[in-house]
Amino acid sequence: MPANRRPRARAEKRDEIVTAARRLFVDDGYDATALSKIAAAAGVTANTVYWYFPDKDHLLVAVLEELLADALSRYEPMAQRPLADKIMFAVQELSAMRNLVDTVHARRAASPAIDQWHTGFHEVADALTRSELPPDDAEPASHIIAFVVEGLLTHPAGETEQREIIDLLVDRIT
Amino acid sequence: MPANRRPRARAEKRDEIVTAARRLFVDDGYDATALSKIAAAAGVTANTVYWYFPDKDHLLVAVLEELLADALSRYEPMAQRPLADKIMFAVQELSAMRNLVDTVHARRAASPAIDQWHTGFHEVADALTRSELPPDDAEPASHIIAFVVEGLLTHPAGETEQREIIDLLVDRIT
DNA sequence: ACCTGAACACCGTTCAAGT
DNA sequence: ACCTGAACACCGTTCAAGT
Repeated sequence: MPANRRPRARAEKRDEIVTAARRLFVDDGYDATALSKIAAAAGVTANTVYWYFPDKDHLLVAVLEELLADALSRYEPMAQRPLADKIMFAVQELSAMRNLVDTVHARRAASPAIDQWHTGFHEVADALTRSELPPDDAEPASHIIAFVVEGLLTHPAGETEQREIIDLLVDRIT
Repeated sequence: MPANRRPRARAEKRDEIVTAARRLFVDDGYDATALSKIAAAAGVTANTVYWYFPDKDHLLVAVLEELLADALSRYEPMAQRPLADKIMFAVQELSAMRNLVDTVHARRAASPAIDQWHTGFHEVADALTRSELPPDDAEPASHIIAFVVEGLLTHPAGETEQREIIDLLVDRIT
């Protein structure tokens, strides 16, 4: 029996696991989601997950990649809007990751895979803001924007308060 | 035998546990520190800790209170310096909490005690910055400062890069 | 009041065994 | 190649028992 008889089936099963993990991670958070729950939701046993992912952290990375890709795919219409709208959009779009931001930071030291995703994420974020910033301050300014976006994700505020913060930030920083 | 024969001894034992927990939490992080390690460092068994604290989260709160009190006690000489110096000082002083910032955010949903400490912390931080800010923007501006401080704690940068970010922030926001 | 040994329920992960 | 049942080492927490 050949090794790769149904490569399609493997990808599909993997997707089912990622989809289940995504829903549970986003809704309940990483720590509160036991691998056995994810496995049950995907119709397998807990240890089967290890045939598709080396560990729970790599499964989180797969989920983060999906979430980020989804957010970016919806970003295009924003390309022409002012920076404040882009940041507002980013905060709303990334709010699905809200429960996971702290987990990513917390597990960075323990998991090279998560550390790597985190670095890549900030590179993408940096690239998106930097082009809109005065070249002289682009470096520190882009960091400030990233910190505020993360802060707004971690400390959910009302819509108007959020706008106030972003408007002030963009007004002063650009 | 009276119930409170040696109230002093109880406080001392409690302190030993907090001191051990503080060192381990700061050095290794909350998740990586098993209660049994703390207990061993304090010369007791793991379950004995539960006679002094209702759970691991409350022990973390006790540690956070110590760290914050220490930082504030060193803050006085800063009172007359410019805002940028104060923020720089805050980041350096709170860097002992670096490993715990994400834990506090992550466990806020699960632990009312941690949530409460977190709220109090931001009230203190807000009060310290707000007086230095133009009253019109004080609310959003103080949030931006808090977000940048947290961002610098979570994403350690070089000393000069850090200064660049803080200087730009203070220059623009005040 | 204070502390312990033993147990409980749960976790991520490993492994030998099946197909 | 893919999946499982059973086990492992570990965790926070509880509890009956000692002093």
